[in-house]
Amino acid sequence: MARILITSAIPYINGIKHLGNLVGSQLPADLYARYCRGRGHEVMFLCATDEHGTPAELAAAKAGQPVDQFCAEMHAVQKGIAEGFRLSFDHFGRSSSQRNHRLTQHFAGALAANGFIEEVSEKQVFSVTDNRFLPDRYITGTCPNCGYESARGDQCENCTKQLDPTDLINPRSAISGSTDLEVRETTHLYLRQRSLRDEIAAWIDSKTDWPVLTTSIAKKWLNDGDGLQDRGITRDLFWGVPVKKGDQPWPGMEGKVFYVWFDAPIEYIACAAEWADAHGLGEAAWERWWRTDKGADDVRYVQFMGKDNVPFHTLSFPATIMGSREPWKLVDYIKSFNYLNYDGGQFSTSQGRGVFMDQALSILPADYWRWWLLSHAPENSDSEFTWENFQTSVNKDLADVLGNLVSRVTKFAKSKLGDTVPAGGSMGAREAQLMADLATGLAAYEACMEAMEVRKAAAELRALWVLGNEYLQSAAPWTVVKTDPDQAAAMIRLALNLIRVFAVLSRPFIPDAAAVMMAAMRSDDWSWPTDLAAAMQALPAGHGFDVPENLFRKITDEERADWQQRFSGVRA
RNA sequence: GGCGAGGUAGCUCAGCUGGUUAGAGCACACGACUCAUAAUCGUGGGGUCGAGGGUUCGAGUCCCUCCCUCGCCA
Repeated sequence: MARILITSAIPYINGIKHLGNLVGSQLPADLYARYCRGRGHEVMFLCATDEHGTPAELAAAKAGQPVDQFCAEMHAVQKGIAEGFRLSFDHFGRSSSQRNHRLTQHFAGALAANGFIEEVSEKQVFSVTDNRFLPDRYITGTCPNCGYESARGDQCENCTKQLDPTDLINPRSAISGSTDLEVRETTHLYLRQRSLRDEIAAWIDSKTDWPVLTTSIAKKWLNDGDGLQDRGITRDLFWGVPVKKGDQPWPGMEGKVFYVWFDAPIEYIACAAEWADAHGLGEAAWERWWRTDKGADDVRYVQFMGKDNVPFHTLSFPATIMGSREPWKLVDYIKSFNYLNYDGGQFSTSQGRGVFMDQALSILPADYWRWWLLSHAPENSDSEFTWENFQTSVNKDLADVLGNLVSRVTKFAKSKLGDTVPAGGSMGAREAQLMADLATGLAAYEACMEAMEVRKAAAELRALWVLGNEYLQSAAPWTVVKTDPDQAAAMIRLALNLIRVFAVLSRPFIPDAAAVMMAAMRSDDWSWPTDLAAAMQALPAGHGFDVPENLFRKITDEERADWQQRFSGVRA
């Protein structure tokens, strides 16, 4: 039994995420967490909301709420949706927690003590009307290069030229539209990543088993141009973790907060502390997951994220941990994902294009989405969601192959052989062949899950379900029962046991349907079928069972057409 | 522009360090079965592996050039 720490990239607070976000981090992380638990490992699966930064402030202002109240409400909303998707977090924390405040300040203090923090004075645009410094992208004006009138301060979207806010002609605040801007001097802290470059590079080089998507992005940032750059880790904002050096004031940094990208990954750690607090446990309970000097030596730490998050997880956060010179757990494996596109284009939060998590659940139960998303996870390249594909996958894989298998077995058993697992008959060559095929398929499934090969794991699982149908088709108990009821009983006994085993194996992908299958077999034995022969006899003759409602319904052509229409446009 | 990923059957995708007639699921055709959600099982048709060169006894798999798509550029 191993100990496995799993984190999913933490979703930003300012809205409900779409299916592309879900499949890129939280969902595969949940799949892996559930699988590891199923195998009997000790798992700590953490996620949280990422709550700081300008977008949160602006979203709160737009909603007419104080930012802390806005974040609290949105956190509750996201938590509810996560539960709706059956994401089995051990704790769903908040980056705005006091735990994270203290830990972020602690890391900054440690980094400063080790000489990895530099104070840099720089000029930034200040909006008098808004009474705040403006991030580059919140300043708009006319592009000096192409004349585009809505160019952002960091880059012109029209001609793609990278800009400095002071380059803009007629600059104005994107927040208020005010042109009452001035350039002011301000001091910020920089994390001296350049000093840690070689250390990080050596660490990355040692990770030869990581997905190429992960290492290629990391190496690009390490080696491109002038190499890894120092990074500003503070901002002139109101909403965030106040800058402190440990628990001491930081002279000259009054009124400033840490940059969201500095405190967000630290929340992975703080979240474990929040978990301990929520369960009335002491420091040791969470430190054994995170401190290698306090028990985390044997922990395997796996992170899940979309490719856009890779630089922060391979460089910035490790730099924070390494630079602290404290024995915090570094990530062992980073599973990264490409993007899921929507019906010929991108999912778009701003344009409301595609299906959002709350909408998805309002249409169909979580299992339908979980199955499609995981079996089409964008692992090797970007992949695409289409309603036609969704419809055929759900109908074929879930309703026809698995759902119908459960239905045909239980209904036949009940009508021809009684209300309990039937007795009599014996195992023959066909049954032995089935057991051999199941053992082979199970090994393949496990190998894919261990390797976090999500798509392939889904295909292997489906192949196992198919074995059940193949067996029934060739055994044909509906024919045998007419001449040799005992032999038909043996076949059905095997098939009913197969349903329970499938419940165990399928649970990481489709937890709700798995629960229905298990309940129908009147069992609560979720132990992994390491001993397959024994597992296939877990339900003895005479054991009661129920005929469940159909596990999955089919998506009709009318529904598909309706949804296709409904989600193509702009979300209200 | 630089960098990265990718272009394989109608669709979604597998194809590791180069090696027998290029695979899976769906879709399609035919057949079997009738327990089951008009479900299941079997068989089959279908691809000049983006284009063009090259290395090799042999390349989807390595090298070069070009075309196209997508992403990133703090």
